[in-house]
Amino acid sequence: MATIYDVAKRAGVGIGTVSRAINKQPNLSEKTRLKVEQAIEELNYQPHSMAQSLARRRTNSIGCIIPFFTGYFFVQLLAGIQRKITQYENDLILYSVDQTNKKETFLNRVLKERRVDGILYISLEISNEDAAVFNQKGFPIVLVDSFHPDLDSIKVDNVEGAYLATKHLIDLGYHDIAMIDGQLNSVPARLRLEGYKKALRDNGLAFHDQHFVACDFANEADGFNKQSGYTAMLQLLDLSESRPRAVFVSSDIQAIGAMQAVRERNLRIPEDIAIVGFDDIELASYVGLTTVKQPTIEMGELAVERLMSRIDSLPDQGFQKQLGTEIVVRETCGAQRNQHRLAQ
Amino acid sequence: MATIYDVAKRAGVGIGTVSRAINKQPNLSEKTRLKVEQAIEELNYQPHSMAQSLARRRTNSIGCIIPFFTGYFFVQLLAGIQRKITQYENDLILYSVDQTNKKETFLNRVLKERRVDGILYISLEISNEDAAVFNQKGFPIVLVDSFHPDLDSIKVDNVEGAYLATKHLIDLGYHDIAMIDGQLNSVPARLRLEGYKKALRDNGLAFHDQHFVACDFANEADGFNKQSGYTAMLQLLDLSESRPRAVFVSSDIQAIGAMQAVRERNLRIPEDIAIVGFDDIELASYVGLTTVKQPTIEMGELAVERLMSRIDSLPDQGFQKQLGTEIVVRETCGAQRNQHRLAQ
DNA sequence: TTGAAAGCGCTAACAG
DNA sequence: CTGTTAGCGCTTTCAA
Repeated sequence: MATIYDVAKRAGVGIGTVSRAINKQPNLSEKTRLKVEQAIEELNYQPHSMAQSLARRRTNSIGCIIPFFTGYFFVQLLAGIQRKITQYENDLILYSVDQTNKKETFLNRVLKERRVDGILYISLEISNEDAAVFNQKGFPIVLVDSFHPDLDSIKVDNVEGAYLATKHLIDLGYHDIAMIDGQLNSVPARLRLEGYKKALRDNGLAFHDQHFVACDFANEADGFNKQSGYTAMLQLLDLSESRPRAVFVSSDIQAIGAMQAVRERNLRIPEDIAIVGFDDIELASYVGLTTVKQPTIEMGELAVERLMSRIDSLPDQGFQKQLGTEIVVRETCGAQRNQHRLAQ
Repeated sequence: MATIYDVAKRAGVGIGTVSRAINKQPNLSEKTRLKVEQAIEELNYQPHSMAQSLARRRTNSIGCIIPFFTGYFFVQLLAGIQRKITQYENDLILYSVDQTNKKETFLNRVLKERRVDGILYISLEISNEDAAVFNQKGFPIVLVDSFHPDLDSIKVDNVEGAYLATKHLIDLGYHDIAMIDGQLNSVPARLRLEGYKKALRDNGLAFHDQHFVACDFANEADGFNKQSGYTAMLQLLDLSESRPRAVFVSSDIQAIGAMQAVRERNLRIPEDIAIVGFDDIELASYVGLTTVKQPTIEMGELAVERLMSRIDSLPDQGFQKQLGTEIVVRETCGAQRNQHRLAQ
């Protein structure tokens, strides 16, 4: 495989000149540039990325630490991230963690092995200690769908989103509205709970413990999955007499599991029980799920842009963006009962 | 940041010794090993991966070239791949291509920049020229859900799967069975068409041009998506008189779009039109779609295993694995009409 | 066993 | 403008 020396020899110049040509530096006569380019062409030469990385102290790749992504939300996020990273001609290295402890491993590895120039930290909570380490080392990181006061972050306004969802149900006339949430150790889960409670409070409705179920069932990851939603809904349905007439579910995928539970109990949506989800994944439109839309792809793209500017310039100032949400009304909330037959 | 020199100095040994300790080489006295390990500990040292890569000529990361993955099939595949790669303590670099031409770019980059030790080439067709290049350079590659006679590959038996699906419909008594396929320039699409035709032929049924629609509508990627399925089904439904009573759809996600079209025309599934999909993505069970199951996760894992063994040992012999499929009978085919009310 | 030295292939000062 | 040289941080002979 041709090296920079081969090119230099063939072009009859020094390796420094070749390097300059490769990196499109300005101080090079047109003539030599041409010579070098031709030699490169003839030798079918391509710089060795690892050697470049070592010399430049730049890997040109960014790491993405993400919860084990079986979730559709992550797929969309990754789509946005991927696209943007490609635009920057960088590589995307995926680290998906399944258990909380492994997260630490990745962090450490990424930080000390210097495999990446920066990291996108997705939907995962970061400890104060870790945050401090990043800050102190000045290692570029941006949190996505997560938050820490000392780090860059971009996320949706979860409180607002949950508020919107709950309020929508309230406006529709429901007053016994339950909530199915993800695991409470997840940031978005806590925030959505907050929004839910706030909406209840603002409208003179009481929060009932039995009408709130956090999906922290054993070995079901972060609770944001179909199975958890199913289990949680069953639990709500088992309340029988005091069963809620509406429920705000903290993610679409859980909502879909929940809908399945409702159907199995031979109840109708929304007649017997109305449902509003969160995320607006592609699936939601198919099943007619009313939900809160987050600009997922855009979020991924923005995150990459921010990370990139942090990587090649000094950290200027904090960046903590919060994107707006909007409610997408479909059939499961009972708002358009007569417009479409429901998927049941 | 501590380097190997710092460690050596602190431990009072040469850098070669430190290197040996790091790499757990056998010829080292227990005493010095301990000394070195302690120094490493004290300095919180971690070898620089890029430097290692350069010296070792090994990146410890594998590249994954994948069609722009908005598809659920890819998510599952990636899940398997990711898991296995982590087990090998390697990194996964994701290259997702959207247009055919960009695929070439990635191939070239990967091959010549030597960013990865091997590549997983997913659901994409590879030209004879490219295949020859890989073979000649001995660059490790395994095709997943794709095939080339000269390269390692692992995929499902698409012909068999399509055959199974079609045969199932035939056994149910349907004789005018249409097919909705992906874009014909995709390998699986062509294979599935073959299986479909074979099943018809074997059962004395004729193939009708008008009952076959390949999703090569403008700007809809590879056709394996919901929108394409929707459009295709509409086309079939517009046949009115000669409308088929059953259709085999070449992917679940298309099938879901197709089902939507059927519902919008106020027709029932399976009473008016039966549907069988392909893939068995998670979604399929939710909508009650009868489909052909491929062992997606397993496929990803096997692919990584094979790639790894190709990377650290010489190419022994060809590896062209074909995994079996099975049909998962749910409601859309009309086989269990009375078991469950249909999602309609 | 272990240390020293020679790369791995490139970038980036530093002269000229 | 351009060639030379000294690293980047490690692995790996080669001697000792």
